[in-house]
Amino acid sequence: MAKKKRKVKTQSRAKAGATVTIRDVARECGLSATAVSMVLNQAPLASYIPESTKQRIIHVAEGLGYEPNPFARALRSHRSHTIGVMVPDIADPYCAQILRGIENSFSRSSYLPFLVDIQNDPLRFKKYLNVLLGRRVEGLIILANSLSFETELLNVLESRKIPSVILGREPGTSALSWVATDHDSGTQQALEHLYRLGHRKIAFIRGPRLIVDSQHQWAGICSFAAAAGLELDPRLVVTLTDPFSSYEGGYERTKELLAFKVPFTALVAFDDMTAFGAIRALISSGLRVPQDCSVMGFDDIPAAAFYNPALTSVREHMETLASIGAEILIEAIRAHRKDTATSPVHRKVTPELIVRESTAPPADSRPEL
Amino acid sequence: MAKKKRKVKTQSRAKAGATVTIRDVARECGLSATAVSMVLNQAPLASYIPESTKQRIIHVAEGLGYEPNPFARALRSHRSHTIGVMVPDIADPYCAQILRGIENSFSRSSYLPFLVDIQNDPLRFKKYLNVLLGRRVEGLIILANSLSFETELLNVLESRKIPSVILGREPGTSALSWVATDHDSGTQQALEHLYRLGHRKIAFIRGPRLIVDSQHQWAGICSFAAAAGLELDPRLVVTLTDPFSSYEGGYERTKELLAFKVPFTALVAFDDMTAFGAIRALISSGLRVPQDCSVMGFDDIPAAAFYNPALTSVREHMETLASIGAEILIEAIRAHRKDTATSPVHRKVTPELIVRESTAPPADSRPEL
DNA sequence: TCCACAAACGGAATCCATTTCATAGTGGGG
DNA sequence: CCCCACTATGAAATGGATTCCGTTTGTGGA
Repeated sequence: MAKKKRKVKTQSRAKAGATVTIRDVARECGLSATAVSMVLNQAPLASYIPESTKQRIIHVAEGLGYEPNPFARALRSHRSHTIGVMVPDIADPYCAQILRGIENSFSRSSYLPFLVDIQNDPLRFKKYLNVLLGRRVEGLIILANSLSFETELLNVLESRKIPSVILGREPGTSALSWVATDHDSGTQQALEHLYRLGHRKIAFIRGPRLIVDSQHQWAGICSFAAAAGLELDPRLVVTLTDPFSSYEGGYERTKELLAFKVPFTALVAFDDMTAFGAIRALISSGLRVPQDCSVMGFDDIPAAAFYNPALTSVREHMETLASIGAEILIEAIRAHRKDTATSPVHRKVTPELIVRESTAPPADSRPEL
Repeated sequence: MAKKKRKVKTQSRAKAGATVTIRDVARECGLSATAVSMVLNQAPLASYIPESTKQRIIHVAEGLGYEPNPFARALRSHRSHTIGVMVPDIADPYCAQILRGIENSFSRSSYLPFLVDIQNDPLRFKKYLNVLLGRRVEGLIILANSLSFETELLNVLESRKIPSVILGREPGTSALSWVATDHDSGTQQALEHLYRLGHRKIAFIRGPRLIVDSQHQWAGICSFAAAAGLELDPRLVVTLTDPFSSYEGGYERTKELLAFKVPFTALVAFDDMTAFGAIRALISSGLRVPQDCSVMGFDDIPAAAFYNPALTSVREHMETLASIGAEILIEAIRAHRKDTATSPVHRKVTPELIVRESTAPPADSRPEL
């Protein structure tokens, strides 16, 4: 009789073409939903269920094309299997690489990220933070760049106790976890490269003051200069103002530098876009890169490799950054679920110098050996 | 008495610090969960509820910080308020712009997209399609480029009857909706620009044969040439082979063109990256762009604007593409929920010629007026 | 006075998987 | 022979909102 009933139900299901539930699987197996659930989720109790039964369940589930309803699951288990990823600007190549890293890290686990593009707008940040929390994400990865959401961000995240990681920047005072590039090291490598090529008169385009990075970078420059006995001519140091137009900024500042008539054989730009602008200015003034002036960028955005000339730059290992961040987040989520108190984790990733064509020994000197 | 009870319950809730449910709101209002649900969702039946009551409910809900549990909601209503977006390569600037368009379109509606990066890998496509369907997305936006997931894609999507839109490319035989750039028009505009500048000897780097676009482009070129009486010298036409290294390809092909010694005053590249490669080859052969040879790209990727020289290109309006796609999808989802049969929608968006510095009249002629 | 009908709500089923608690059988040690 | 520790499973509660059917109350018309 049980058999007959099962048959009937199965048929009616099939005819409806409707979704197959865990109960359908259970019925087809002649077992309870409990057993099916436990086996399919490899719950601890499933160890008591004989292998043959397990196989049968799995087989039937596949046969019926059973796909657990994520909402029912989330509702009961309080796990959304979802995380939130916030990026300041999706069009920024800087972001794109990180996203790839995140994707790859989470594709193995069962999490799927909700990606939101803040578009460098603090209002959107606030709005989407609420959207993501409303969607019950289990954790948050926040990609930082120039923006200063600092205080607000810190408060909301900390008070709500959402596991989260900041990527790319150290958020000042915060008690949150973060992973960032070790800009000091990058700067050191860059300067050392130019120094070894024989450059002594080096111009600098500093980043906008608002951006924390640019301060780190400058500190790194100063400390290397002091250690190596390199003299920094203040007339060869200019500063970007607008954080959102580094290409134009690089062009303008370089024109200014040239107008000063203080000679220099190399130029260190705040980032690759600035370097592109600088190269453009140099060339339009009749100078050749790198023969007359070497140019050095930072970030190694994809365009750097195929620029004309190909740009020497310092590569931040975004994907590494991202995977470390992902790991930290997963761990934080785990701890959070077990109600374990955890202290924030901080990591720095060392960048790598990529030498291309925009740097060469200065025309009037031989490189040291 | 009812009053007392309410008070007690409220307190106990508050102490628990737990999530506040619709029943808490109902209790606090002295109403049923039904009423609260209807008002908060602006359900049709809510029209029978007096304005004052509605306001009270809304007020109480806000006061308690009530946030509906999306899983309970989705479970009952069979609506996930979620869509899936698949992009072939998130690092591709082409994609980034579309994403922004999608974001903006959906930020007003209550949908939140799951974004997945296919990384140009058919296996990932299949995998993530299943992941997204497993997450019960209500619709799918698929950004196409070179890949040929054609058959498989078509089958799965059609058979499962998931509302979906293909963006960027017309998927051959399919009965699915799509929105694409009108490449014919773009090609026409580009050629007309060069023709009007006075160019008659024009070289072409065609795209890889596999890519559908490149065929459209070539067809557009031929038809314009025929109409304008422009002669196409077959010795000035080369073809890319590898679809994944257009920069290198552009460089190589251009070197070949130069080696033929057949003179030309302008070069039309398949896309911007190819154009970058071509420019590099021209310059390294001692030619100046645009004085000795004009170069024309397609796509107007962001780098085109700050390349050296800034590249004349044809801009596809990605954001427009995306918002049209989003609209179509939302409509399709609505129809799907009401079980209305709908026929696929197809749209073409006209691109725009962006004249920059890489094109100029040929040295030996005057432009027509 | 009674009824029909609209307005204003409420009860309970439902969605589906997870989880807690319970039960029944079985083999082994004391 | 009894009790315990497993083994193998099931029933029912749970999670939180939605939705299908009502039920109650008030009002105007016959």
